[in-house]
Amino acid sequence: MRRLAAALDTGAASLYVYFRSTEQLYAALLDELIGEVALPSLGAEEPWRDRLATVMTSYVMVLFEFPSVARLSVFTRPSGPNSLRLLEELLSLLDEGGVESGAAAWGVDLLIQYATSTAAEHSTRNEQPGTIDDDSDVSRAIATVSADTHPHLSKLRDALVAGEAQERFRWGLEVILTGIADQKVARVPRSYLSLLKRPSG
Amino acid sequence: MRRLAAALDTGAASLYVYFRSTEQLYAALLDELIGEVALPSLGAEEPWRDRLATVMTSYVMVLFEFPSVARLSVFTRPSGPNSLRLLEELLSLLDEGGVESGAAAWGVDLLIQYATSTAAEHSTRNEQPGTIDDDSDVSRAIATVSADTHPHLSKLRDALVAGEAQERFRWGLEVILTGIADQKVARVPRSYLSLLKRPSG
DNA sequence: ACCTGAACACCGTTCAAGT
DNA sequence: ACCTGAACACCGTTCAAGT
Repeated sequence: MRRLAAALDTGAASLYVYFRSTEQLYAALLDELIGEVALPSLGAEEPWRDRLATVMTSYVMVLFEFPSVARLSVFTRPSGPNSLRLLEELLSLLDEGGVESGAAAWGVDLLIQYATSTAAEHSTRNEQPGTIDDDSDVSRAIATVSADTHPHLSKLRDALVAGEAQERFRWGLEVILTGIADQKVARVPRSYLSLLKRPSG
Repeated sequence: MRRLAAALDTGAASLYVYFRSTEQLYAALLDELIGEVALPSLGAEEPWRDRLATVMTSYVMVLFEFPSVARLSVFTRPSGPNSLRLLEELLSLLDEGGVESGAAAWGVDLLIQYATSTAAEHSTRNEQPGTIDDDSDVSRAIATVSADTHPHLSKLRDALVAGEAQERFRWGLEVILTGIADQKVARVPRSYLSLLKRPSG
């Protein structure tokens, strides 16, 4: 807030004339950034899945450029005009892919959550200087695990940390799209719902 | 930091004897919380998917109790003993479900990311008093959208905001499990990977 | 060796006072 | 009416000084 104000040659208090809080300022920034996301569906030659992947990838890349916005995007659902345009685009692509409308409605939410949390997670890794390198921490922990106590973890030692971030993002995207396209998951058996009831207190 | 120190009847500086930074303290707290997650696989009567759902649901619920830890869990991959036990458990359940080992290795990461970002997102909604109510913001934005400019969004108006948080979480879990179990997505066509290359600068 | 009071360098937000 | 300097109430972290 203070740094931004300084960059604009004014005091921090002046920003409160235009935004009620830091959170709202970031929400506005986020929507502005989403305006930069590539929406390639007009020149529609590639299959819908590829175009959807392009949109999602572009979203993550745009957030990468502004780590502080990326970090807050996990907590703030944007509702500005550019965000609505992105939602419309994703729904249109899922529709083109023959995804049932109920699954598409809940699916876009899942897709946005996936892109957003991916961007947030990686934003910390790169930019924050004092940050612990989680990756190497986790790798080390997995490497030293015993086959007796953790047989699966030990067996999949290498597979767990294999692949580039990009490749894994794309893989997760395929997982989600495959799941969304699957009709069976559109309904959840009633009996499972009770599992998620929050305990009082 | 200062509040925690006060609660322990000491100065904030004393905490730095045990933890190098706030982030490390939270990482330790997170692993401790993960120790509270229910791992029901020993009494194995229910199908593996249901038991996996129980573990995931328990994870989210445990994080709900400590919103500040939940908020940081998106950025910190825990590598403590309890986290490794949770990973082992999830891998064991996926194995029991016949999921190919490569898919399971990447799948657990996706599952943790899903649980974590869900907990983080909802943690802000409930606890932070000054926070904007995103849900109603988004609902209002969607409600006022024009059918001309946003046909899909307009058509799916109700479906987009339908359902309880619990139901949607469970649905997303089914989506991910279905996708992971699907063999086709285990390999990503090489050509798509170039899409995710980060631009220099 | 282990702990900590006090200081340092920051935050976001408010509000009375200025133009 | 619109803007802002200064103050308020916080942070995390460091380090010299204490036991």
